Amino acid sequence: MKEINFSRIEKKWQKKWEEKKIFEVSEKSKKKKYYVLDMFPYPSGEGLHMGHAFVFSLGDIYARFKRLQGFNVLYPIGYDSLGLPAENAAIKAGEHPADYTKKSMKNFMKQQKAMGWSYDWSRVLWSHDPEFYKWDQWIFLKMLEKGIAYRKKAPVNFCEKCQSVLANEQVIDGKCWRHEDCDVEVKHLEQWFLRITKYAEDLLKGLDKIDWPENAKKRQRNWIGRSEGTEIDFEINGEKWPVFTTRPDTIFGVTFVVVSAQHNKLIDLVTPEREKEVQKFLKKIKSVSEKEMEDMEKEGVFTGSYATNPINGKKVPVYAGNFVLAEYGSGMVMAVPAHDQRDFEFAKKYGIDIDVVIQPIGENESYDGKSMKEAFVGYGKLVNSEGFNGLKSEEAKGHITTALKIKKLGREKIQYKLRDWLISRQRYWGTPIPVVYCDKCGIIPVDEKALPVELPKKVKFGKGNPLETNDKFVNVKCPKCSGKGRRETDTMDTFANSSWYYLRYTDSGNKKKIFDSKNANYWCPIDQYIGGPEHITMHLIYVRFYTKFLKDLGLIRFDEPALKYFTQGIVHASDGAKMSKSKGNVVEPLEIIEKYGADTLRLALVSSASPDKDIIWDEKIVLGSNKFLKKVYEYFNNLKFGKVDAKTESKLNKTIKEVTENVESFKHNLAIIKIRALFDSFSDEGIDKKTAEGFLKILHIYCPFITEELWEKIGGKGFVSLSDWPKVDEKKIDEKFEKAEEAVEKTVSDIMNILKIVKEKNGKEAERVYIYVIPNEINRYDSDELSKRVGKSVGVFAVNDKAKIDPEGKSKKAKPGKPGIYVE
RNA sequence: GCGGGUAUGCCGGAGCGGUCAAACGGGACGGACUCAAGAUCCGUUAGCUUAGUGCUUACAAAGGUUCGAAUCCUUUUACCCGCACCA
Repeated sequence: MKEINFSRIEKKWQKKWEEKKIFEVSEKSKKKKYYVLDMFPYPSGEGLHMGHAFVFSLGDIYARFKRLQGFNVLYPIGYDSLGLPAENAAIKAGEHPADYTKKSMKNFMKQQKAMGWSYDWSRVLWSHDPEFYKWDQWIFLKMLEKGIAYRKKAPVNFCEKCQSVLANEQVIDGKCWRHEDCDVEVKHLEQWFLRITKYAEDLLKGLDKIDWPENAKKRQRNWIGRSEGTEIDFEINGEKWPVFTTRPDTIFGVTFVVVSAQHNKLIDLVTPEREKEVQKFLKKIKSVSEKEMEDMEKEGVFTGSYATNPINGKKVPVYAGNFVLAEYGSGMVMAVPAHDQRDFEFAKKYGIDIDVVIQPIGENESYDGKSMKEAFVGYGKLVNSEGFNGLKSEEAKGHITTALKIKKLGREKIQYKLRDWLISRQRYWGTPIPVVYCDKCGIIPVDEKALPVELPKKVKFGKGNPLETNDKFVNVKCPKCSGKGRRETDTMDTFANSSWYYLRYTDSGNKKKIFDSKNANYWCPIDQYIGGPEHITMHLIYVRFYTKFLKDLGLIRFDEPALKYFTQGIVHASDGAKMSKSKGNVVEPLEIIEKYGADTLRLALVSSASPDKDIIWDEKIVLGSNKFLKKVYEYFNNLKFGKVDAKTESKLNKTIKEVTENVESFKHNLAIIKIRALFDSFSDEGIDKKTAEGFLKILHIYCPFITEELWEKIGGKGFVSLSDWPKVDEKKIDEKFEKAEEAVEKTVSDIMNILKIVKEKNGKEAERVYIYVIPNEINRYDSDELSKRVGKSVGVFAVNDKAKIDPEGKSKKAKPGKPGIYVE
């Protein structure tokens, strides 16, 4: 077989598509819209990796599919070019992030075109463009106005390597999400936050109306972490201190109260005589990282104060403890050692009373605080709880809450695990936060008209935030009083950009507005979003939050960004580990393209397994795809149109039907098997034009280059890229052809079996084969084909053929669908 | 600790109550073609048995539901992933 010059074909069609701008779309189309989106990539200097090749191919396949189905498909691309990774990479390369990013993007574009992805390049955007991040700043100002953005001092996660604070979502196992070897430290700093918690309930409820994988929804629900409980006021030194509990039924068992060691009002609780002890304890805690904290034993120190239990007036000691989160609930808990394992351990350690107030129902055993080995955390019957004795836990919760409500010392409360989003980063390569600090006026937002606050190019990289090294940037007039002001030098978390970029695509050139609502409402929400599992609790929470906020602003009509979401698997290296440069196991898409062609790579990536599963890269997976495409090319290249035959028509229609369903549900592995089977059934005598076109169309979504080339070759009109998805003609699907085919297969295997047995018996091979077929099935069996399959000369006779050769009368064994066989 | 997932033949991987010794690809083996190699084509690839048949053992392990299980349920084991002192 002649080598096929894939590279020539690819370049040719890349150029044609680009020249004719065939993937550019407009809102004016009469077709129904469809918005397909892959998450926009961070343009790393290393170019595309296999994971990119995989996800974006999935997006492109789907976009092409919908386009052929007659939708007005928006399939845009952009670059998440702002952010820490770019800054760090640039510093390492000794370049300015702006230059570095520009180069990286160029490289990315080249490779993306090489992959054949059908983007509307006219809408391309990059987040380091001031015309883009201007709107980041604009949204921020709106959030400030609405009280969604705010500043507070809080214990925050700090990564030494990033030299910056991190969001809660960016801390993984106590480590920085970018630096697996860097423990995150807890620091107390004043920072900017976005009040995502205000949308906690909406974020939870919205999940019910979107078509996302159940797993993704569960993880988000888990992350939002709604729990219903009671907020109870404990009085300490004449002041009310609320605590949150999901177990108000255990309130009579409270023997102490613990306030978080990170609580900002902790000092108010400490009595003078305990101050030294408490300070010692705090110092000890401070020196441990968050990671170590997790493995640490529960520890605490008595503050010297006592809290009054509102239900019975009992006074209990107040401790400061390392196991209470300052950021959850009120940063303080009521401790019931008999019925909570952490409280139990703490009480044991410090010799605090353990009062049992719940006894299990239906068990002989009853608990006693002194002899307990661990806390009884289950539900049961109340004891030692005054008027509530005998109630079941479930009932008692309500009754006790009501009793507290009457005293105005308690109330029902819904608590979420979700924290407000910390967006300040002490780094250069991000969207500047548009505020100015003025000694007189305080925190003053930059005027909308003065946006964007541009990142100055001249900064010095080194220790600390590079932005502070540019005096012109830092020292500005106060927008309010025109006095001396100091500009905020923190920049925004990179996830701010990705939280609304999908909207900008709908009107990317707009210089006056963030986007035209008409355009956004036309294209959005995204019909099919595609991305990795790692984004479920970061980007996908944030983008939903921004969408809800922008809806509240009245800019858009919908409150969920993506109706459908597909999570693709991760591409692992051949050693099973993640592909990474340091491990030296990276395979670059470009290498494979050069060797086998882009179509081969695209086909291979989605046919090796179901795309929602992780795949282990192995060059072998490319081999089969490559062979197949060569055969296809060869076949069509030499194709002379033949006649339509009912069998092929049936097969074609059936294949189209099945492939359509498979593509719709991202089961490309199965779709491709069917496409291959269809091809295998094509006769050497050629196929008719309609069949040829149908085949090329369905293959096209996977292999756009070669199919364009062959489309042209067989005289197709225009581009296949802009043709139409073949319609299924159910009437043409006839199962009898399948049955006939199966019968032939069975006959072949029967013959092979007999040949084998005969060889074993006689010690030598038979030379000829005769089969005897029921007369009306005679057309199913072709002598030449059978001979080829079996590797022997096969004679085909009808059972009633007088001239048949049948020395052993085997023709009598023939049945419908099962010919008699004789070998000699 | 909580939550999610996965376990299939030499390998990757379909299958999700009967039509399953199990799609498809890769590998291996045998054959055709060739002077030869490659490519291509055909076949074989659990075991025994048999002129195209039948049987046995099989889908991590053990139980169960069912007329019937790779497929459903329970328990166990192993691996992967997410969350994690959330009161």
